[in-house]
Amino acid sequence: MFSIGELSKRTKVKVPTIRYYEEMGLLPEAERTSGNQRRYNKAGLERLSFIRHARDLGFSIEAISSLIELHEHPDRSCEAATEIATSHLEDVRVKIKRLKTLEKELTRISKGCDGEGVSEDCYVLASLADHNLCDRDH
Amino acid sequence: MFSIGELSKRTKVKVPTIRYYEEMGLLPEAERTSGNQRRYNKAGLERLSFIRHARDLGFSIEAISSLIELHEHPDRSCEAATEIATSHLEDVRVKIKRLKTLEKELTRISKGCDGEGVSEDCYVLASLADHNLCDRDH
DNA sequence: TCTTGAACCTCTAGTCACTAGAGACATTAC
DNA sequence: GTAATGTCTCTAGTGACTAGAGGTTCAAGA
Repeated sequence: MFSIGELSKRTKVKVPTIRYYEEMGLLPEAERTSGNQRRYNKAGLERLSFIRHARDLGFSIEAISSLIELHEHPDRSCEAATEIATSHLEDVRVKIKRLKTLEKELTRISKGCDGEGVSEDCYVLASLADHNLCDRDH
Repeated sequence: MFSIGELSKRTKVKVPTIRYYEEMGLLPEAERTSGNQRRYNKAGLERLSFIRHARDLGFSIEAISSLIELHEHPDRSCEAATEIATSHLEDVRVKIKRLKTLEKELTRISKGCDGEGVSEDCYVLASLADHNLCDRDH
C-alpha cells in the first residue's frame, strides 16, 4: 500500500489530477488510512496507468469511462472497444489533415518577411487580414 | 453601419463570440445606437475577419492581441509578427508529429480485434493497459 | 400609429481537463 | 518531541467559448 504521492511518482500523473480522476469516477474511491489519507495498491496503479496511457492518446475522460466500463462487463466488449478506438482514430486523422494545411500556410506566411525585403507592409499581417492570399480553404 | 447579427453572418463568427472578443479587447468597443445596440462598419468587419482567420489558424487570443498591437504600432512590426508566426509554426509541427505517432498506434490497436479472432482478451484494452505493447514512447 | 416578433442587451453559469492556492491535519525522520 | 514534508478538502482560475434567463429595442406590416 502506498500514498497518493508515491502513486503520482510512479505513474507521472500529478496528485491533484489523481484526485480529480477519482471525483470523475475514473478511479474507484481509494481506501483510506485512519488519518483519512488515500492508500493504493497494484490494482490502483494499473488502473491509473491505463487512464494515463489513454489520455496520452487523446481519449476523452468520457471515452475512457466507456472503455473501463467495457472492461468490467466483458460481454461483447471487444467490438465496442474497437469501435471507440476506430472512431477516435478518425478524429486523429482529421486533426492531422487540418494541421498540415495550416502548416503549409504558416510556412508560406512566415517566409514572407525575412527574404527579399518585402518591407512595405507586413506579409504576416496582410495574410491574416486577407483570406484570399491563402492557398486553400480552412 | 450594421448590427452584430449582420456582422455575425458576414464573418461566420457567432454573436456571443463577437461580444466575447470585445470584452477581451480584441475588438474595440463598438459604437452604439441610442437604444444601446452595437453598430459596426467596414473597419469592424475587417478586424473581425482578421481575428477569425488567425483563430482558424490556431493562434491564441493572446497571440492575436500581440499581432493586432503590432499592426497598430508598425515600427519593426514585421520581424515581431514573423516571430510569432514562426513560433506558432513550430508548435504546429510538434503537434503533427505527436498525432502521427498516435495514429500509428491507434491503427495497430484497432486492427487487433476484428481479424483473426484474437478473442480471448480485448486487444484494445490490453494495449491501453500495457504501454510496453506500444512501438514507441509518447 | 400601433403591434408583433425577431434581434438585441447584460449577466450568470456551464463546458473540459485540469491547475493553483488556502488553511488545516497526518505522517515520517531524526 | 519536533520539524519538515505530505496530504486533506474546498474554492477559484484557466482558455475560448456556449447556453440560458429575463428584459429592451428595432423593423416591418396593418
